[in-house]
Amino acid sequence: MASSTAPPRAFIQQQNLVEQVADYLTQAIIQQHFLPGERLSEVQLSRDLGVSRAPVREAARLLESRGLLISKPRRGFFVRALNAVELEDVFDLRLCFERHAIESLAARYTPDAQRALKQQVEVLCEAAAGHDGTRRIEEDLQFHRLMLHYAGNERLLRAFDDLTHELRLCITLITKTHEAPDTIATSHFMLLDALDSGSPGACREAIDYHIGVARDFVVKGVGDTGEPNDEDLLPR
Amino acid sequence: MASSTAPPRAFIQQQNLVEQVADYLTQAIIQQHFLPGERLSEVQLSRDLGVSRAPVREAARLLESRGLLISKPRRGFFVRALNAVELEDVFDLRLCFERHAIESLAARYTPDAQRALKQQVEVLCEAAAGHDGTRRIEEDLQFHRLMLHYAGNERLLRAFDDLTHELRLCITLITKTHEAPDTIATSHFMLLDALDSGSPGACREAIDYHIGVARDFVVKGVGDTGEPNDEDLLPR
DNA sequence: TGAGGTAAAACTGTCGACAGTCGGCAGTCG
DNA sequence: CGACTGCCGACTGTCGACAGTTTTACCTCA
Repeated sequence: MASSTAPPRAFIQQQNLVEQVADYLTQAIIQQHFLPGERLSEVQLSRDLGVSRAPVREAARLLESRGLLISKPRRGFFVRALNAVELEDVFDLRLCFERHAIESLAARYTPDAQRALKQQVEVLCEAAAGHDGTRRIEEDLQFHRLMLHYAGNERLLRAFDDLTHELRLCITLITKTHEAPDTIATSHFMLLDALDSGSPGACREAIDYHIGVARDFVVKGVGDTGEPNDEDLLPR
Repeated sequence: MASSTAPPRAFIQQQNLVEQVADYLTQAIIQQHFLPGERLSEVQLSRDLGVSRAPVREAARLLESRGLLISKPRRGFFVRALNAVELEDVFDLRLCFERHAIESLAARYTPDAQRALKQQVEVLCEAAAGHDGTRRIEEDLQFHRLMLHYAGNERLLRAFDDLTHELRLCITLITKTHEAPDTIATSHFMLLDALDSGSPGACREAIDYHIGVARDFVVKGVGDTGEPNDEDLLPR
């Protein structure tokens, strides 16, 4: 196999309109430009974005599969509104994922993974010191994403990514609560310590505590603000 | 409210074309009408089904989100081909789900759930005695679906349903292997016994054994037939 | 003033069509 | 004889349009 010239595959491939619209919608929803429960008009969106309705529809279906939108037949797409129960389920599933991941990771904890996770915690601490709440959340999620990555199950990582999309639905609730930078650092270093110890029990205890704290923060936020909590459940 | 003529709403509501096409494609893929790796032509599908390309495209995107198809830009949709590693990941994730579910279920095991699960095992045993391999698989999956249902996390159940769609990709591998009806019955009664005992440790042990057996069956099947195992990974 | 019914407006579901792009094939050159 | 290049067909990505349905606004009547 001749290596010859190995052009670094400059994949400057133009994104699909569908992906562009999906990205736009995702950001707009996360930044609360569209409020939970709000209806999205296909025609208005296509007018605003200067595209036809086909890419908008396909992008909306993509976001529906990610749990950011729900579609009602003949009614259109609505921004997903998580009630308290659904939010509990999301955190319970996150606990499910991360318990499994940290256990797998502990059994195959390479210096590479250790280095990457430690570095990400430092990045996170730096972000926590600043005032950009959104960036703090993203760096936090990135740490957990790294954990799942090094756990070695690509399918698990994909499921986790889907779940975080839903988590971002109530991201404003989290960004509002200003957790102390010390607390964040400690909470994550505990995970690293547990991984270093290699003890499954310690890992599970650490991740249970970690997710529990995060859940309490968000659930408390929902309770304070009074969640949308509409009656309509998932269509399927 | 004039009842007057009652006949309207005879046939509930006609499914969307998108859903119909999605169901058709799902069945066609599961029944190996379309082989793994095969390319699906939008125009040909729309001709065959007598619909336009828009519903076909949206249905294909739906199946892509379920892991049954993968799309390559400017190339179209291809039937997902699971290689050995991806299959291992699927079973590992299934173990992740079911460990969590059985633990939750053990903590809230109602007579209602007990009755439903026991009845489903009987249905499964009946199916196992027959020669319809597909039905046996479906009843088996239905048992596990019930377990997750009574575990009380709707979001977890949805994630599991997504996963089973991928599992059905290699359903022929499972239907080929004729597990003895006794083995199937024993394997499931072990789960019921563990739940009855209420011990988390027993539950975990039982589910680990159960999923391990299923995985070995499928992985062996892949090894025997020589899986597609192409080089192209997930596009994203 | 409020309730009920009707008509218009807006929207979704679906369709056919056009342009740009990709893969394959033939022709050409070394 | 093998490799490269240009062309051709087929297909995807995207668009505008039409039909049926839902929502809304208005108008009438008690």
